[in-house]
Amino acid sequence: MSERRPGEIPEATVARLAVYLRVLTGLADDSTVTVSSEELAAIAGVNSAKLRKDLSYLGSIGTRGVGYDVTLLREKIASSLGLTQRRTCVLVGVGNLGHALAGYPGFSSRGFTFVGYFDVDPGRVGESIADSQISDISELESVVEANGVSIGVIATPAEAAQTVCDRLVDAGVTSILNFAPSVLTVPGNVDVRKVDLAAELQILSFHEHRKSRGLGDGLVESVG
Amino acid sequence: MSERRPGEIPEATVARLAVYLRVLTGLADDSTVTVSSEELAAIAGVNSAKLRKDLSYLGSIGTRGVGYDVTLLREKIASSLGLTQRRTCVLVGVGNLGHALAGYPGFSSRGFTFVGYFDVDPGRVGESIADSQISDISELESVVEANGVSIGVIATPAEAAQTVCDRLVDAGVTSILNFAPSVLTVPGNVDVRKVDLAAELQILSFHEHRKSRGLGDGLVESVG
DNA sequence: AACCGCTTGTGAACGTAAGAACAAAGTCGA
DNA sequence: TCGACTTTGTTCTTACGTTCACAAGCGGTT
Ligand SMILES: NC(=O)c1ccc[n+]([C@@H]2O[C@H](COP(=O)([O-])OP(=O)(O)OC[C@H]3O[C@@H](n4cnc5c(N)ncnc54)[C@H](O)[C@@H]3O)[C@@H](O)[C@H]2O)c1
Ligand SMILES: NC(=O)c1ccc[n+]([C@@H]2O[C@H](COP(=O)([O-])OP(=O)(O)OC[C@H]3O[C@@H](n4cnc5c(N)ncnc54)[C@H](O)[C@@H]3O)[C@@H](O)[C@H]2O)c1
Repeated sequence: MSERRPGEIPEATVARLAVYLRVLTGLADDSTVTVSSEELAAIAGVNSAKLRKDLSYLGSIGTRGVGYDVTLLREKIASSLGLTQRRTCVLVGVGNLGHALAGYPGFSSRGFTFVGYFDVDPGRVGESIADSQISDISELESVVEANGVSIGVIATPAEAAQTVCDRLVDAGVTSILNFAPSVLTVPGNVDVRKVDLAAELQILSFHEHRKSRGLGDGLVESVG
Repeated sequence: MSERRPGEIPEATVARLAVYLRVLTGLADDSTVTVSSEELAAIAGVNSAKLRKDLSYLGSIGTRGVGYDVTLLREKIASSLGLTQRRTCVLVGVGNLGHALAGYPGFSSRGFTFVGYFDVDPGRVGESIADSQISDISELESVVEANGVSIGVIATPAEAAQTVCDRLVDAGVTSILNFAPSVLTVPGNVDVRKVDLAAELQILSFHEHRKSRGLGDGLVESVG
């Protein structure tokens, strides 16, 4: 039934490809030449069958009886993720979190170039940040358009997030990473991913709750 | 076939409950008394059938013909997520990102109390942070044990993450939120959630790539 | 007290994802 | 050149998640 067009990679697989890529970079740094699905899966913390299936969407890359060529696999994954070209990004909202993001070298090393940092607070505009400085939000559109920016990162308070998002989208941004705890509405051609840290803690809280309830129901049952 | 024990809430649902809770808090602040699944779903950005099914795992909470009582629903969700008791947390690694996390008031307001901030850098130990100060990592175990800490947040470099994780687990922590780009190995009773920001950008990159390829394949096809 | 309109809760259909298992396809040594 | 051995790529099965569609249930109205 479920024929998948070649080149159509499942969403769950895409998320894992990023992990494999990071692991492979580590292996390449250790001068590892080939790696088996079993080894790679162990390091990446996934099932080896799942890993092989994930990689099979990229074509037949491995060598039976041997494994995968680390360099080749890395290139294949990078190319599937569209990382052969550097992507330009902007960051809007350079507060606590924005400063941490702006100072993080891991984005640049993985192919993302931040061409602008924007804030509405006049007290922050002009401040040096990374190898650049904070611009006034009014310059957002011109920078986005001049650089063909495709990814916008939002780290403003929740109240401002939708407005900022609308401006980014109008200026031509087609992917948004949102750190504000708010649901963004965008046109169909725009992708949004959210990072909701409080929700992460709440999910952990749920499991804590479940674990302690299980203890009460199961182990203390013997009291009756 | 797929009988689900009462009280067994699917993982995907748990993640959304946190979102509903946030939305409901906003509605409660606006003094909204009742809300229909349609309205709530629209605000939360999900399908209304999915929302109703999610809520149905918590029992029969709504009133047919009317909707859900905002206050009651909020309490039900909070209780399902184990948020009736405040949870104690520690943060390990107070660098760029750690500072942002420590200064964020949204965790406390949602029921999470940070009882310790730890770093290995002697230059940072003693520094004031939030309403507390940074402790030396050597004090980790005693603080965790004294406070019955259940959640540990790791914001150290990747190299240190597994070691820190092991120490947290040995001290009794059973949930970990990991910001370092590394795969953590833990015993079966410990839950780990990871936040991988570079991966988020790479996933967006994938979709950018796909969109531009689609443009080439589909719309420019008319050149032939 | 009977009806009507509205909204929930859920069964059934569909789609996506995970995992076990194994045939196919390669390497390497003799 | 052949055979033993290793590991991939894929098929099949089972589990999980989403969406549709509608009967059941409730409040308000006459
Ligand atoms: N700091 C954290 O660890 C953390 C954790 C979880 C979620 N968040 C969320 O991330 C977002 C940012 O958090 P933060 O701690 O950095 O907050 P912050 O208040 O320190 O920073 C917000 C920044 O956005 C700027 N800003 C406000 N409106 C703007 C606009 N319209 N255009 C451009 N800039 C604007 C402000 O001037 C400020 O500099 C918030 O939505 C917060 O809820 C932060
Ligand atoms: N800053 C970001 O925006 C960002 C984005 C994505 C991922 N990350 C990841 O989050 C982690 C932290 O990032 P950062 O930018 O804050 O780095 P950072 O170098 O600024 O901070 C790391 C802190 O951890 C401390 N540390 C090191 N080893 C430790 C140990 N064994 N025990 C306790 N503390 C220790 C260091 O002293 C330092 O203060 C890194 O793994 C990074 O890859 C950060």
